[in-house]
Amino acid sequence: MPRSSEQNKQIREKTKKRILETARTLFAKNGFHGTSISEIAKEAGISKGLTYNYFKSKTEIVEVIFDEFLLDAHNFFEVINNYSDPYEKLTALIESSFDYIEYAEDQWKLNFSLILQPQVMKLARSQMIKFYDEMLNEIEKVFKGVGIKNAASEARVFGAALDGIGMYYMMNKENYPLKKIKKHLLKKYSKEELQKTFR
Amino acid sequence: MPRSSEQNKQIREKTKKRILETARTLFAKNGFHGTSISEIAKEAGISKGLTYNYFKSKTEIVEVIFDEFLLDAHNFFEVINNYSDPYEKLTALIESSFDYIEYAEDQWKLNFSLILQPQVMKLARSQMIKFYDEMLNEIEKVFKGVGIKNAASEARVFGAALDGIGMYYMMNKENYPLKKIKKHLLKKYSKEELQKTFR
Amino acid sequence: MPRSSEQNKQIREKTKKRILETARTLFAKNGFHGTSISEIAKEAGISKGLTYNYFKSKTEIVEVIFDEFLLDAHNFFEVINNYSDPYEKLTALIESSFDYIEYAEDQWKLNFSLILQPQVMKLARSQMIKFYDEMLNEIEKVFKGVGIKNAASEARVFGAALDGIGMYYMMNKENYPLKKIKKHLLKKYSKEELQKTFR
Amino acid sequence: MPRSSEQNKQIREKTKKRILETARTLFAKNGFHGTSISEIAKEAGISKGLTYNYFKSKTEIVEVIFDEFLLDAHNFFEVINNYSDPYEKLTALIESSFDYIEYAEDQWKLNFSLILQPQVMKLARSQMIKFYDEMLNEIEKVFKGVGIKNAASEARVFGAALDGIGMYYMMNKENYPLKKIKKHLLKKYSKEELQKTFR
DNA sequence: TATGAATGAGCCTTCATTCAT
DNA sequence: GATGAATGAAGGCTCATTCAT
Repeated sequence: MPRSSEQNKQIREKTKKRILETARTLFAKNGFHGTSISEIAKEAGISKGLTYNYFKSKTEIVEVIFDEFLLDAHNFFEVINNYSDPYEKLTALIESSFDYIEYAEDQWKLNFSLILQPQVMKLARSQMIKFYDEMLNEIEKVFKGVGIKNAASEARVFGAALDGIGMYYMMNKENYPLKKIKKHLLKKYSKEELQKTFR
Repeated sequence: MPRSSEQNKQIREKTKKRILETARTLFAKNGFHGTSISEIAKEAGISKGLTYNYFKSKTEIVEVIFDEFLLDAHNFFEVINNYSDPYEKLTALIESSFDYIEYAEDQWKLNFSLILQPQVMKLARSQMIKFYDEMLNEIEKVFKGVGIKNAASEARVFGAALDGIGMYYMMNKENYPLKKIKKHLLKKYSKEELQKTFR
Repeated sequence: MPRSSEQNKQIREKTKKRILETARTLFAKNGFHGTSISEIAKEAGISKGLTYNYFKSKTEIVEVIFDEFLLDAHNFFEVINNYSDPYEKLTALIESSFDYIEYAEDQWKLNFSLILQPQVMKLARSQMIKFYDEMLNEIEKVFKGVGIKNAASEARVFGAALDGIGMYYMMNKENYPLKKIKKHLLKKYSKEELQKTFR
Repeated sequence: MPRSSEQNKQIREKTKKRILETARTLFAKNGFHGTSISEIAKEAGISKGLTYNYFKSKTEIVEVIFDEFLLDAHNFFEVINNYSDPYEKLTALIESSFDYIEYAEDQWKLNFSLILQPQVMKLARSQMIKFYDEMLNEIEKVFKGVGIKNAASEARVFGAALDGIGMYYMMNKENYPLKKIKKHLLKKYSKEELQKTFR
């Protein structure tokens, strides 16, 4: 008697998830071209062939991973928009950003690899651009809301800083004072400080 | 008549340089693993075999390229130190940074690839860390010199912003307002503005 | 309530038949090596695994298909032998041959593939040789019966022509004048014509 | 010092030829899908990788082989057209055909495999059709020239017979009376016999 | 110095077959 | 009887590297 379709679904979901997680980590670490399907399969504890029961190509794996990121990104905006107070929005934004650097490190690295090598996944670039545009718009609105001048340029510099921080952190995780910087920014962009500056 | 040893030396240097330049461009574009020696050789107009007359492996090529960058970086510090006035230093620093993004785009991309994938070149990481440490120290000193508070953290955020800007620029060169941002930062960190803020 | 063994038997036979028909078509179209078990199973509307419940290997499938052909071939001889008049036999033979080309195209193609690539199914070759020997003997007898000289060689040429026609037809089904050729041969080898020539 | 370009050319030609010959034999024996590049390389005494220095894909190999056949076919027509006497033409045609079966057995088998599986090489089919059309036209003209009635249909049957003979021969080379059949046909279609029949 | 033929390891992918359910 | 997840060998192809010249 065959497995019930429910059983199969569970097996598939579990295995698929394991492949995706392993792949994300390895792609992040060694890049797309630097990661082999053998490696992914071995690390995920399955046979090489099985990978192709779940994804029709190595490229599809990276695409699915990226799609998952886009979902995440979408959620991020929803979270931010839960706040109506611009000061709270700003705080949430900074917190999310630092959290993402720390807790979704692999995805973060992978995203930047994809930015640097758009050949790997053509669509990633345009979707990434779209994501950053929305992000910067959001920041700009918030900046305007809290009275920061030159909000457009400042938002760009601010966004760049957040990602630059991610980069520095990736370079030297053990020693980078991520918490300290986070605290610094949270204070600098707190209601209290901002009102002091722009009163 | 055989070539004089002087001629040979010149030929060697010219060929070596061409290989390095080609490799840098291709590594930047397609990544280390995404670039083949054949491609480099063909693009450089030489035979595959000859490449191994100049470099003992593909890895060595990237190492030499990185070494050249380090030399460049060294020069950068010298340039900055030509100025004694911290305001001038700061301006020079911003200008250099934006210039580098624009005019050494390939090297810039390659560097970030190496940061994201330290496996490709083990040594790069530590040297990169060292470079950034010096850089951030320099900025910190300058920041202190111009009276910025929390100079250590601010320097880190500032440095991160400069690199983040580079990243955004790479992602969307056609549309990124690099000049505008540059102008914005030059103004924001100009003597006039800084003295206004910190008077 | 479990199925009765009679029901099971019927299911088995139906499924087996569907597998064989699907396989024959696909083998004919894409060759033995060019056809996968997955493809056969999918096309037959069953699971991959079930195929192995009916046949112990891909090779066995082609063997069973070929065995069925041999049965068919045996029937062919019986049909021919229903006629006692050699002229009628000859007509029946030509008609059968053309019918087979047209209505058992897949089997026809498969047979010729097996002739060209005996490695796929070792036994096919000897059985095919046997079949053709009997066929040519039959033709030879008929030719003798209608007074054709050099019956042995003529039979071989005639048999070859019939198969050659099949080949040409397969090459260019839309344009090949199969009906016209059939008519031509039926006339050429009709009692009337043969008696005219050999009177 | 590098090899002279003449030396390289010779090496390339020799190796390429060896690959093509090996491939033709193996394709003929086991079919396109049943032959691996490894096998070809091993049989040709070279490494797998080197094959790709000469052909960019397995498909290209079969295409080049087929192109060589087309050249041969072209030559065939030239040879036939050297004769002006239709009787001589007919004799030459029969002789060439039997020679080809015997001495270009591999190519013969490969051609028929390609006819049976047009998927392998799309172009083969149309070119083969063209070749056979020309061939049958040629035969038809000759048949008309020697006074055979229903020349169009007879030419088709005759051509089919020649290929059918090839098929039979391939099936059972040791026992097939190729020479005898050849002699039979040469006599049957000799000037003497034809004039006897159609006088 | 320079070439490009040659190698062999390794990559992505397919597929016949097995097996737990 | 039936399913489809899983395996492992093999296939097509690429590529860093070597070597004869």
